[in-house]
Amino acid sequence: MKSQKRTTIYDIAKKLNLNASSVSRALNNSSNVSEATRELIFKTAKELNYKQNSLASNLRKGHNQTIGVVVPRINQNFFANVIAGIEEITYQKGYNLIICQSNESHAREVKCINTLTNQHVSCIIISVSADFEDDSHLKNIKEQGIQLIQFDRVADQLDTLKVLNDNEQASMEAVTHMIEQGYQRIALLEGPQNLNIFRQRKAGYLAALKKHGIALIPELVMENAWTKELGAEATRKLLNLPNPPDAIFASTSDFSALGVLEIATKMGIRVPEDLGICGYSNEAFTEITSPAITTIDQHSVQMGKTIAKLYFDEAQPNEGNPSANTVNIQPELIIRESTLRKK
Amino acid sequence: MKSQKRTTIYDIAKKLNLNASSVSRALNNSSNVSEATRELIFKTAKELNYKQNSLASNLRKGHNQTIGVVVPRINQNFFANVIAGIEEITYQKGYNLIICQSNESHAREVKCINTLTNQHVSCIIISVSADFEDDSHLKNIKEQGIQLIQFDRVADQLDTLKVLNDNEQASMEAVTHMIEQGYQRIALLEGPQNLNIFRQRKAGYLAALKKHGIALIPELVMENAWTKELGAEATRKLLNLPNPPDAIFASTSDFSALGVLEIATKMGIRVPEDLGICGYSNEAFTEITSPAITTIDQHSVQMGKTIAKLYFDEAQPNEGNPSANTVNIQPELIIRESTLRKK
DNA sequence: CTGAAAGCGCTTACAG
DNA sequence: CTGAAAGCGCTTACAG
Repeated sequence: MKSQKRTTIYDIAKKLNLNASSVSRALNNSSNVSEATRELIFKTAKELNYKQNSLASNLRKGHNQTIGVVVPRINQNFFANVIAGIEEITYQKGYNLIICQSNESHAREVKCINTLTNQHVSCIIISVSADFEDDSHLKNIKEQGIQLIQFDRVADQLDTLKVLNDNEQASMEAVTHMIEQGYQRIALLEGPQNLNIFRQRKAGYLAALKKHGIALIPELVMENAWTKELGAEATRKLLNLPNPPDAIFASTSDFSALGVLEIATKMGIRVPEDLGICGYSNEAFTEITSPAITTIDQHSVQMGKTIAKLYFDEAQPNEGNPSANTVNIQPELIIRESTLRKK
Repeated sequence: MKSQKRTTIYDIAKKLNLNASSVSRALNNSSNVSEATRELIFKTAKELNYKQNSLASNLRKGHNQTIGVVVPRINQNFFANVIAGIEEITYQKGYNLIICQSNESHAREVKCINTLTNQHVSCIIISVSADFEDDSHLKNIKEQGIQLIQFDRVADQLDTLKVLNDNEQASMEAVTHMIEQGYQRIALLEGPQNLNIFRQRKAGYLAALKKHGIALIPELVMENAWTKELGAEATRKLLNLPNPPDAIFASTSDFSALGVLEIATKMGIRVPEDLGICGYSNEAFTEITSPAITTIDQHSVQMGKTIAKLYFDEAQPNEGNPSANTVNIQPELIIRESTLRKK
């Protein structure tokens, strides 16, 4: 934790009997330096193992080539992939990424935002925590000259750039697919309704039912079933109903879908014959369960790239969209055995 | 990408007819400020929406509460978990994390290191890329006053703090377990031998054979089988040998173990009766394949925490260890059906 | 307890 | 093409 004297442009200047400004110009490849001195300066810089101090440089230039990212968890497939996508682009641009995890806690999210605004990052990219209630911590970010981009889980009311999956469309497709496979009583495992994504997925479910003239059966909608354990618990209740469902749309995640599959298997219920199952996110394991689970791919790496490109003005928000500051990433329904009743 | 005028301590000072130094002292909770002015300053700071400029503060203080992390890929379970663990600790300490991914490319890794040294981070945490050959880019980091901590995949020769899994011990346990289950011809899928971790895993395999007086059969050792596809390919070759193995230790990853399982299933070979399989890493899916796969848990989140604690002097390198700058994280053999031949 | 000044390491108009 | 000076926004000895 100790620090040490490092060579500065003054050290180079002194050694060459030059002024620091010339050294700076040379190292920044400004035009106003003679070839001879430029070479000398580079040579000496190398000799003295000079490294620019970005802190000083950024302070002077009045900007900070750094972007902050706040996610609920780094080690969750979806977020890890989005971050990887963002990094891919920002790296090319010479920008750095500061990563914070809110651990699904709003209080901690507020602190993360504070750290990042203190750092004077040029952009904050955020997906809000599960206990999201209030967007006031995001409100004066822009006034500080910091760009704000929300993705996936967003504060709807806030007028910022947003990159979203079309959750409603994807859910509608998934449920429609199940209806077309002949499932009649499709249950929904829903997530916390304070999060836009879970509201949208529910909306897609309702829209699909409506479109096909199927009445909603309230007892088939299970609240807060967004982990494997909660998914399993909800499933047990559902399958013990006098009139149980013949399919379950685990709109919260593939993990809850896995909970569904495990309970069904345990109870000797055949999938997909007696029970159809659809998850959400296309986690790696959905491909290798037996049967393999139908799910929705969110194109998360691409999503990350789009977010970063948006910042660098290399992607544009949707034109003609009701909310013109939004980019919709089209998710993809991945049909597998767990919903394929008709061969 | 535009920036805007932000309030500084001078704005606060001017408004209160104070000197900037008093404002700075107050905001930093230094003792030498009267309660009255302190309160005034905090109130005004809030009114003017003041945010400290960490760039200036760090430049002046001569340090940077930032730690850089370089990993091959962010969106790989093991690394995502290690990063999550690191972040957990650094967050508590008020440090920021700058994340870079080398994408398994040495050239890009060198660039990442340069960015981080320019940033004057106080510590660099790295796991080297797959095409690691040369550690010269890591050599003069310390001389710049930057702490260097290597983990998992490390440059052996370099005298730095290291946090490692005891790959050799874990592999030896795994192979020993297979031998005790009655497997006689145990094949090894090995990874690139320029990486320490794969050399160690192989060493563990060899040690276990030796300990039990089993001769090494060279044709059962398959090089470079470190993806699902390569694992599958190697398995096909192995199982088509005149004298095929009765077990396969996929020391490279659970993904290659999955490749093994898929080929075995396809060829109608029973696991674990005719073929034992052991993977490495305890990926989530190993629990839900059928049969579930025996594997090794690397305690990756804990590993991340240990790395960060090491930096903050809250963890100590092993005493009495041949290399006293190393912390060994004890991995854990997770025994599941895929190797349980004796019930 | 408060102020005035110097300096962290750079960049950038302004002269010449 | 090169130099001298000012300033980015802070912090911190040094006075008083």
